[in-house]
Amino acid sequence: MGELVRNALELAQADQALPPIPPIELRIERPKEREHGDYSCNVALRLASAVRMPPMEVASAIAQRIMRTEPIADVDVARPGFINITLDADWQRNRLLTVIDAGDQWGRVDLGAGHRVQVEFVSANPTGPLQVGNGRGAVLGDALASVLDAAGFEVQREYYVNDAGAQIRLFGRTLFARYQQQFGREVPLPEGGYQGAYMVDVAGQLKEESGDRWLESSEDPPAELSERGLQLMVEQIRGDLVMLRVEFDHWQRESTLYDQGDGADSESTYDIAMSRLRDGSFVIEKEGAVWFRSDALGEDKDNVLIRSSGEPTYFASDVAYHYDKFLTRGFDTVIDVWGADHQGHVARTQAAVSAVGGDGEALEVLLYQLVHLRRGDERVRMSKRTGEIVTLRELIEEVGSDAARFFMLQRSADAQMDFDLAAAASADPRQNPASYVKYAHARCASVLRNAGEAGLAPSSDHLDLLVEEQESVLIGEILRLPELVADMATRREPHHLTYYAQSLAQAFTQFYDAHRIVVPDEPERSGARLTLTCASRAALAATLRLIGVDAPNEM
RNA sequence: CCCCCCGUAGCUCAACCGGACAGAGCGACGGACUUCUAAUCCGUAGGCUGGAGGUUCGAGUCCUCCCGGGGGGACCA
Repeated sequence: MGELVRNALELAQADQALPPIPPIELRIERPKEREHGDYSCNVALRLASAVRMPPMEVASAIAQRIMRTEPIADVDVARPGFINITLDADWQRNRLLTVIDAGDQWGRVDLGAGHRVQVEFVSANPTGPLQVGNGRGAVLGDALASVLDAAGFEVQREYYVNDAGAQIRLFGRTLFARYQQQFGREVPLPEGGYQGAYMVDVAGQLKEESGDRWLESSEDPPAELSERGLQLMVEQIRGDLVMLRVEFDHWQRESTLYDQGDGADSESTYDIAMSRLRDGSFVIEKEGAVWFRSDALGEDKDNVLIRSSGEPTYFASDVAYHYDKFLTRGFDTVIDVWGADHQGHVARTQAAVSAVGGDGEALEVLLYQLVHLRRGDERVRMSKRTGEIVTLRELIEEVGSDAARFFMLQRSADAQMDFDLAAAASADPRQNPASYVKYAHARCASVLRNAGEAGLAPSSDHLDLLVEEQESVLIGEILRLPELVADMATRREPHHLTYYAQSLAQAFTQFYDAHRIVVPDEPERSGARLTLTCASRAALAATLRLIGVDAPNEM
């Protein structure tokens, strides 16, 4: 589409209808008003002052030269200077067959061209169960990955398991104490240890599995106990995420960054990354610690890599980890999905990527804001003390994974959100948009079943009978999914999916409400409308698949 | 003190990286069921887009300042 306008623009210059102008970025939009055509372009308005001509004249000079080939039925110029393009109705109707063919894969585009993208998300410390907020990151990351995949990128979903460092040692020591308590010993929890009851459960599980195996250990904590406890926590986290229909391609353990490898002189990823920083003169020693010279890369202050105790910071691990992502594993783009409370780490991590020899701009960080829970008008305080909802699992148990995903995805990442448990828990489509969309899909399926029983089937022979207002609106909605996918992938904004889903479902429901689809006396019209129903179902299924919500055939 | 995000209908939020008349859902009010699923649809009311300037053909969107809410600014993660 943009190509056509660009050609027309160049042609206009060649014809000397327009003076020579520098290249300009062309943007094609879908106008809000249907009277403005299927696509519109504002290039004439933006060019007008540069070429010193009235916008309307510029617009018509270009519009006249747009090729009236296949999909384009009409080009006209509107008021201030917009060029509006209308697609051929027959061409659009025939596209429905492509949609039906694609099924729930409808919407795929080849924007990514096999570009390798990693989306790393959740990555919560395995020292406790996932919280509600982690759910937002999970849904956001997963939907973004799905969108990128649909847009033709080669996507990997990764969870980074922080299984090294002080927090994990504390986890092990807490677990050891709980374990000993299982045998009736009076052992206090370590200072600042994990208070949660889940630690008691894990300890109980260890006792069941291995008996008193570590009871007399002189290690604190026993390495095996710690490791096994960690495995159990990771399994629990994985289970919570499966409930939310989020599955990862790869679980990357932090500790492997420190593995030396087999060869005598082989180095760990961490060692290599640190040498890279040293070689590039990005480190400085002061106050007994080793610092990353962020100021050399435009940051306002330096950051500690290795504490005076000799222990690497979390940031040092992150440097090694991102070295691994870019330089070892060779991703073209890495998208980290972080909570807004990590916002301060973005610039330094990007600087570190550049410092170890990668491209800092290829690391994108998607920050999402906090989630507040609400039940109707009442605010739900997420605290253990009040016994209210805290964990992701509790949330899913109350509202179900479909509503959880749909609601979490409804807001753009950089807006804080209120999650209304009452609305999400309702199966009533009037309260719950997720149900409304699912219901539309179920209704498509139901209509198609009834048609079969009435001896009617979808047919493409008389698609030209699809002339009603509701029919062309619906066709337009169905056909715009691929562009939406491309747009969401480019902007890293999967939340548009939920709005599209609702307007698509609404367009189908309005069509269904206004016209009978199955009319035995009119097999030709029925055939055409059933084709439209089939395509609607495919588009709904494709959208729900991207959101990660079930598309039921009956409700 | 500095940095980041947000402020849009009574409520929760959209608005395609400057476009055409700022849109949905819920809530409120009023209509439509001899049904292919009324779990739906239609209509009405509701807005100085926090405030003040600026940039330009054109601003919810960009710039400056102010107000308000949230999050950061550690040899914590």
